Amino acid sequence: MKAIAGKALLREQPDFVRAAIAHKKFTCDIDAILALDTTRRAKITEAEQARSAQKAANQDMAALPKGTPEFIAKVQEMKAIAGKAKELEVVAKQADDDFQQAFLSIPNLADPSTPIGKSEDENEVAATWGDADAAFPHALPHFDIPWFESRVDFARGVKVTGAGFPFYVGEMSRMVRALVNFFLEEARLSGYEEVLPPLVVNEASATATGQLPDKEGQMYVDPKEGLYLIPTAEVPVTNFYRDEILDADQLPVRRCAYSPCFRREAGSWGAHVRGLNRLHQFDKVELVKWTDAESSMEELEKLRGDVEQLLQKLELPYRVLRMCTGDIGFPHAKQYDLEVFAAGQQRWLEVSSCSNFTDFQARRAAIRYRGPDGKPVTAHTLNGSALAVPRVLAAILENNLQADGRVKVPSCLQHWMQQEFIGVAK
RNA sequence: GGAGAAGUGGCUGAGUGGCCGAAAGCGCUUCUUUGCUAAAGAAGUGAACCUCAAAAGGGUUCCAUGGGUUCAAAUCCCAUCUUCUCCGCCA
Repeated sequence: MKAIAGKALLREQPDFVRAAIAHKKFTCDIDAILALDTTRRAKITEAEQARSAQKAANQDMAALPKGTPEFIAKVQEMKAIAGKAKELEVVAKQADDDFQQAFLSIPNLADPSTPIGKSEDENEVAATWGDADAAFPHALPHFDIPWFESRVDFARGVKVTGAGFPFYVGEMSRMVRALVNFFLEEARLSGYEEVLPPLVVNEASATATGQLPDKEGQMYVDPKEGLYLIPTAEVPVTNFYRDEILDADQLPVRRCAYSPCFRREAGSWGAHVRGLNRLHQFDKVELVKWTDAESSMEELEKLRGDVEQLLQKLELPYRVLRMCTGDIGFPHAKQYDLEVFAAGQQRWLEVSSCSNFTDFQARRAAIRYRGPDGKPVTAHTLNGSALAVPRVLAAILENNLQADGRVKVPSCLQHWMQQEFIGVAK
């Protein structure tokens, strides 16, 4: 079923595409796009024939001695031919642009292994780890811990920048750094090569990974330079190989990257997003993979396993959701969300999303590899958070709160923290 | 930020209006030959799109990007981007 993709799939199996899209939460008019494709092809053929005729006439032209009567007569004739060809080319270009733009509005199709469903209520729990029902006798919502605001200073963040840009102070700043180090080191040991990406990207990059044209409202923009603050390291890291053809034997490529992430999250502020639950700027380590067209689903499972390892070492109870067709994103074919249990808030907090985009991003980004016959084949891209710092930190604070009011530092972070507890004893 | 120079295929590098998708060399692939990984010879070797049931074949486009001049542009003009040199500034 996956043998054909992109334009060919649309042309040859429009009903299949239509049905597949109906399961996702996006709509697009397949018939209109097919009509644009038909027009586009007809116009291109017309224009190419005109140009071909012009080139043939041009050959004769080139053979004539300049300035002769024949030459001058020929110039007049050629003017008409060239004008006609140019006109047809303008039409063809327009038809092609119209189609390409419409084509970008088609979401990626869900993989058959993605459960069909309309909303988040139909996501499946693929796995759970740890005991969320265990007694956490001392747990509090992290924002209610008495010393919390002295170590994550929201008020000063508001003064200096605005809501959602806290200062992490002292040992909390070190906790962030410890988590980032832990995540990066684990990723390295799992075979991901570390990169430190640019934190701003251009329009082409944001388009390739799917942030544009849809979600520009979610990014901070510098309109003067046409640059965007990255909402995730996925954007610069995936674009690393944009417009390139890779060797098949270098796949899969696995990369990890730490970066701050900037999200405007316009309109989504309120009572449910207190404390570290949702911020405009946060730290995250991202895993990105480029694979061939055959092994991406297998690599997604490995990716998910790599992320699960982190939560297990942190000893945080979590669950893995297999997101249903109605809840996965526009560019996604398959997606797992990993949620940790925050015992103080008695809530599951999403700390990672592991996704297979199949060839969706790679097609936009023109990331390819040489197939067995030497021809370029569109690659597959995947990514997953490993992990988003603030919510992991929130869960650690809540779940590890001790009777004396301090928080126990997970043993896997000891190496970087060099202390067993943080916070102030009662 | 100011002043200059330059951007050609995987790389080096010819090409200043039509015979140039583009010489040559390198690299790569296949074949031939010599008793080893080396050398020599032969052929081949970019991408996108259109056409075609598919393959073959045919066609169009692409010489940083976008416009323009012209019957005709890698070649002329304009803008932008990038790189290099010098100056300024700065971690």
